[in-house]
Amino acid sequence: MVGGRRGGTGAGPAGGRRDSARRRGQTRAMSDGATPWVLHVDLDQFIAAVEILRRPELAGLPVVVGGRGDPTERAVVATASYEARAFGVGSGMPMKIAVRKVPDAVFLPVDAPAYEAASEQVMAALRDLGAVVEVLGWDEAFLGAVTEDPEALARRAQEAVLASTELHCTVGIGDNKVRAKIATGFGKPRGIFRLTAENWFEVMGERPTRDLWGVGAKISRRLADHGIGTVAELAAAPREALVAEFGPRMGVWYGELGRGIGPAVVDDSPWIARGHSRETTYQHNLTTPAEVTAAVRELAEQVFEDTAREGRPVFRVTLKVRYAPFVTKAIGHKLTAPTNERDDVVAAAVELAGRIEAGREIRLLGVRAEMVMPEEGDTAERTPVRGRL
DNA sequence: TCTGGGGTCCTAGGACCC
DNA sequence: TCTGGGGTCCTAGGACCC
Repeated sequence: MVGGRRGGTGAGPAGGRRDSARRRGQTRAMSDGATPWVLHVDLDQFIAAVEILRRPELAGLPVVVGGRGDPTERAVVATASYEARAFGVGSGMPMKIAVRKVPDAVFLPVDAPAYEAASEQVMAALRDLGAVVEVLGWDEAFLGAVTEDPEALARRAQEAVLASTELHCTVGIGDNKVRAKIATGFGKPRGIFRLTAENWFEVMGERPTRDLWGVGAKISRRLADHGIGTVAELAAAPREALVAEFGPRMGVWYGELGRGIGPAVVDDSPWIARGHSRETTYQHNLTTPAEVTAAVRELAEQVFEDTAREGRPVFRVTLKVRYAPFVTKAIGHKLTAPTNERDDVVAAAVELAGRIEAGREIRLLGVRAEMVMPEEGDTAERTPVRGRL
């Protein structure tokens, strides 16, 4: 319902698309001395802001959006307003915890269509600026532009978004995507911040590796086990040590991240989904095989609808099972042949369900279908906006 | 303190082939 | 009866992001 990201720019070295033939955009050679810049535009408390726009009486109140709006249910916070954040509520936090922290908050259900509509307006306003726009999600985009005054462009972006949607945003300016994205955090809210090779170590050097885009809790812990706690220490770490610990791609990538190095090409080509999935966390755990089969069948039918809309055949089906309390397993297989048939997709999922451990409490089921990628040269026009927080 | 839903990419290890 | 080296494909699982 909520979420989804496009591209892997933040989570891997591939930068989302390895399909270099699709890369275009801000690659023109410049002769007049102007420099190519990457701007990262990030809406401030986007979901909460959209809700407050249509209910002005909520302005200034702690607002928490998540799940079906019932803080007693199994769900997490999608976005909290700044007033709620002051009490320690943040994205990803269980709603049950949020309500304990701010019992008086206004709890609202997630309304994805409303955020999608607002997002489209935001992106349209950004495209009107004339820069290359790469959409990252509902509330985020990279802008690529050659200019002598990136701050002026950033201000124009903020003004355009505000004029079109009444929403405020922060802009990070960088000499690549990694630095632009991280810069945004220093500009919040409503500000502008520039992060380049020049001030990278001054700004980031002493900060924990966790502050890097693409380093999460697990990786930062593994780095710490090697005596690498800060960004500067990561930058100085021997490449071989990182490769030995994280593999040839991720190891190299983390080293570059420490130095603030990353892709700088902003790409506005249409997004092509690799697959679709549906998952549900059950308010009461499933126990019997009949319940499980029925649930898998329902999810598989929804996933089939999603892939059928894309028009490309499914070649792999994967089941995700979360056993209580919180252990996740994946079960999957490649189909004997790619298929466009609902019955094939559903049957594959139901067959996989037979491999779920019997007699265990199941709190979540997910079905994912991966689709055959289009041939080179296909023009699969589709909205590049994927759901996300 | 209890942990959603939608995505992407990478790695380890087994199976299989030459 | 003990067992190579290299390659590819596949599944399972991990990590990250919004």
